[in-house]
Amino acid sequence: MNAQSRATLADVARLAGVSSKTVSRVFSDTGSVSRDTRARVLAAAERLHFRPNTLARNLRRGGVASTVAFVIGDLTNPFHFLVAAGIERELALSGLTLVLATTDDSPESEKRVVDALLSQRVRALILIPIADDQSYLEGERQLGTPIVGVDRPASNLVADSVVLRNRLGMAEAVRSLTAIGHRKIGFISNSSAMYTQRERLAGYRDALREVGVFDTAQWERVDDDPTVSPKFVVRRLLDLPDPPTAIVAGNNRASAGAVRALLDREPTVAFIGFDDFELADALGISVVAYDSLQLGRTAARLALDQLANPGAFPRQIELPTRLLQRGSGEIPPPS
Amino acid sequence: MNAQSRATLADVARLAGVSSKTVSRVFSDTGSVSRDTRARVLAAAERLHFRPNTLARNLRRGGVASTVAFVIGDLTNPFHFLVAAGIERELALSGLTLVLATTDDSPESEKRVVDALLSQRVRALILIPIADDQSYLEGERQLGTPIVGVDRPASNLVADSVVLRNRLGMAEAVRSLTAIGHRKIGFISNSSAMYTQRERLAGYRDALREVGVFDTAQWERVDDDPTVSPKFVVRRLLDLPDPPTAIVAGNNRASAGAVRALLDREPTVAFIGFDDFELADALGISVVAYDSLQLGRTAARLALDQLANPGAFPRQIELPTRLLQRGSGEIPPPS
DNA sequence: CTGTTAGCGCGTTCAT
DNA sequence: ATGAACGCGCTAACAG
Repeated sequence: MNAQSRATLADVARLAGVSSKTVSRVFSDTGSVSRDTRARVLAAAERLHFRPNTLARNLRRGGVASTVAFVIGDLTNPFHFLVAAGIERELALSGLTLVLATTDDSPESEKRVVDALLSQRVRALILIPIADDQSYLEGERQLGTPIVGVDRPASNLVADSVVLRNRLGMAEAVRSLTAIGHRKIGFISNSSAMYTQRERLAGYRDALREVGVFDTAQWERVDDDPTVSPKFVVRRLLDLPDPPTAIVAGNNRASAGAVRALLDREPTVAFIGFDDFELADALGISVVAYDSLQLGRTAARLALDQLANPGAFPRQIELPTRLLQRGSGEIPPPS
Repeated sequence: MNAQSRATLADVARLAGVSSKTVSRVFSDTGSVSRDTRARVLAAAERLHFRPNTLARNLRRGGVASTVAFVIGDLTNPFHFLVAAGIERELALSGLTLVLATTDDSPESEKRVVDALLSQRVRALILIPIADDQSYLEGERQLGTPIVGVDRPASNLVADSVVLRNRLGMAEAVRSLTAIGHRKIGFISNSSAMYTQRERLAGYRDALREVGVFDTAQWERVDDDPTVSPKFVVRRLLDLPDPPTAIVAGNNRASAGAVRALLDREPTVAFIGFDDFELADALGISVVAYDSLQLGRTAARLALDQLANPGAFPRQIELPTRLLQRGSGEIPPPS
């Protein structure tokens, strides 16, 4: 009774006294089978613990798996994971499963990881581009595999993408600060997510330029050194002879660091983060929030659409952000 | 040039002027091929954008995919995704990829989701059991598929598992409170994760019993109603005529709720949460912490071990927790 | 409604 | 070092 092997269609067919094709019909719900034989087949299958082999089925049906791949740099980033959750939810509705792979934020491994996934014949590829060139995917795209960039568009590749309205979102946040009188506003960011940080920095500059502030370089701290804690960056900024009266953060890690630095002091410096986080509401921290889950769902939907409608023109979707004022962003500058 | 189809071994063989078996040898790194033919094969493969079909390969090699499944209730729970991250890291080392599926915390869908995964012939199944009976997996286990329960052991099934030292961890936290004089200690929890909450509740009672407190029911708030905010549960607890002087939380959601409630008041009530969270250090919140990533890694390792060593006796692993005192747990009772 | 034949793309077995 | 035949488990295309 131990180490028995798996039952196949043929085994079930033999036991039920029918042909294997009939068993196939029962399990793939295609063609018609009489009530009676169907029952016999199901009984035989039950007895043998038969489970159809999706691998073989997929091979026969065109050589593609019933999976969609999502490639990300780092799974421990909560943002990434919420996106994955969104993708999974949407895929489940279509009977597809999600396969997940990470690149450890290393551009070199991206191609390797993606290649392995494509060898598995995933139906579609969703990725947060980390390498700065995705042209290596052009061949695959022409073969009809939907490719979707999330959070940043793929480079050198015509593909679907879903990104946030980064520039507008940040501009809106900074405008809310200039509206209550702030002019000296710090921008901090520590991330290699070049695209999003560039966009948000641009939005920050947009808003300041609108009120006649052009020399913003002195307030910009775009450290890409992961060993430098954002907390200290903020502290140093506040310890300047002429410190900023408000600070905005470019992403969730910078936000967390800034909050750490600000919790140490009297709340006299205004602050707005990018990306909401647990307890931000309880702490009265204003943020530019967005729906990561939605980002994932949209990405999955784009992939599914492309699958249903091959050759459709790639779409670039921008998802809105919203400014959540909870106090920290409403502190006026000292008069 | 559009809609061309995928190259196969045979295509490459034809172009290179060799047999398909030779191409197979080149790509599976098995058998020997002369330098010269190897080069010709690789050149041909390159030209045709050939990518070996893992589906077909796996089918031939025993009908199992090179994936491991992880089944969880809800991907949006940060605890769950850190576990997933740990699994992925460990699998990647063995060239396996992670497929992820969720059950929406619904016991009924667990079997359905798991069945679909097993049909895909995943090499192993790692799950956070949500249904209260996993005996339906017995057949699969006997066929040699490693099954690993994470965070809670599978029920009615002899399988590997990795769980936390929940009871001890909570007892240690409560002991630190009784040590500084607390006797009236509230326990709050809102979760359907029955197993962990039961264990932690037991640990809480253990510690109180040690100091002669037996009637703890009045301080226990184990709400399983998701519509009741833990924040209000805590508030009501504190508004009792004879309120507790300290509170412990049974999981991360309860912790977050408790922190919300406590941030509103003067910090006179001691608090210790279960599960660390972002900014807990900056806020001075004491917690019972543990390594979710390690939980995942260990689960993956158990699965891989079972794969390498079929029929080995299932192991139950318990991972330690550690009490992080940051202030909130060190507040003494009012004298 | 049911069965037969063939073959998805690859690897195993056995030749040479 | 290389090739021919066969089969993994299943389904498409035809029968009947």
